[in-house]
Amino acid sequence: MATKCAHSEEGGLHKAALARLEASGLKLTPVRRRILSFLTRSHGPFTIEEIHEGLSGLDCNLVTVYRTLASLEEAGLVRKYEIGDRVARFEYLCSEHPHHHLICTQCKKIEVLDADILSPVRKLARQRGFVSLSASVDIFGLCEDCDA
Amino acid sequence: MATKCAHSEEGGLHKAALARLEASGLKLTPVRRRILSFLTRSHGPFTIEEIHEGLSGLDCNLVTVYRTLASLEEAGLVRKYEIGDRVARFEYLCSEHPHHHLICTQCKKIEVLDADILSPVRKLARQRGFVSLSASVDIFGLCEDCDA
DNA sequence: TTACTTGCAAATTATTTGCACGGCA
DNA sequence: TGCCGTGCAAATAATTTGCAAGTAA
Repeated sequence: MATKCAHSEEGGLHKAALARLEASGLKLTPVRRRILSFLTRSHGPFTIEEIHEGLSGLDCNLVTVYRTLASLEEAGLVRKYEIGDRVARFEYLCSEHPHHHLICTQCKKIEVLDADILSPVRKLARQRGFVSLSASVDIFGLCEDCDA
Repeated sequence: MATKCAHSEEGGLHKAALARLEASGLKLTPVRRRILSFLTRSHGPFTIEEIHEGLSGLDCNLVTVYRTLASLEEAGLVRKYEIGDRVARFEYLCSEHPHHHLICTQCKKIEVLDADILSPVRKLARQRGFVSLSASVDIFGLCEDCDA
């Protein structure tokens, strides 16, 4: 289910993330290191809970995960999604990897769809005066398992 | 800010909505009548709070609005969105009116973008085994006012 | 050192649920 | 009449905040 970023090998992605973190003025703490490592290693949106559990070995308060993700989002390293169940999900932003999401409305599984169909819409948006655009295409439906 | 459905005049849209409501087995109560009237009159996603306030004159409990919207969603007359601020928004579903959303990340204003760029992605999704698809394209950015 | 981070506990906020009453079919 | 819809109060659950202690630069 986890999808790698096709354009960098994992370690490189993590190193780049740390560099971006430092460049944004945030301190390099163990928690941030581990969270970024988790997010760059396993691509795809994860809940706070999942990220927290993914920090194997590192004992870290749940609140800290919330705050860390908020900082990372503000720094532009991470993107927040809400897919309709009131639980926020976060994904590492890798500009070289345009993709969309295929969301099962029943089991909440999220698959990544490698495609970029947004260029025309971005253009329309700019014509309407919108700037600093980031966009998401989310396809909701039932996955094969849940449809059975 | 409110955008009309280009394919029906307002009264007709409301009548069609009532017919759909009845067809789904739900009773025609004053609250549901008014909520559907509000949603078909002013197109675009609204929060529960906004819908509640939009029921001018009709005294109705907030919880009832929650439950009504839940019923309407289940009946397929209404679609629920979450745009990242943990507040659900609802929009009347009019199948003849494919469109997307332009969301200002600062003031949360939502503009409607008449366009349909989803056909190719729907096809990809079906190839992956997803069925009962519904999709949304959301463009996040700063609107002209907030960018100033 | 010094401001930024973190942990813990408590507060907040949107949303949901239980139960009793009232109204549509 | 009988089930569905509604109001009211209380419960949930995710997320946020205050404050004191710890740590990276």
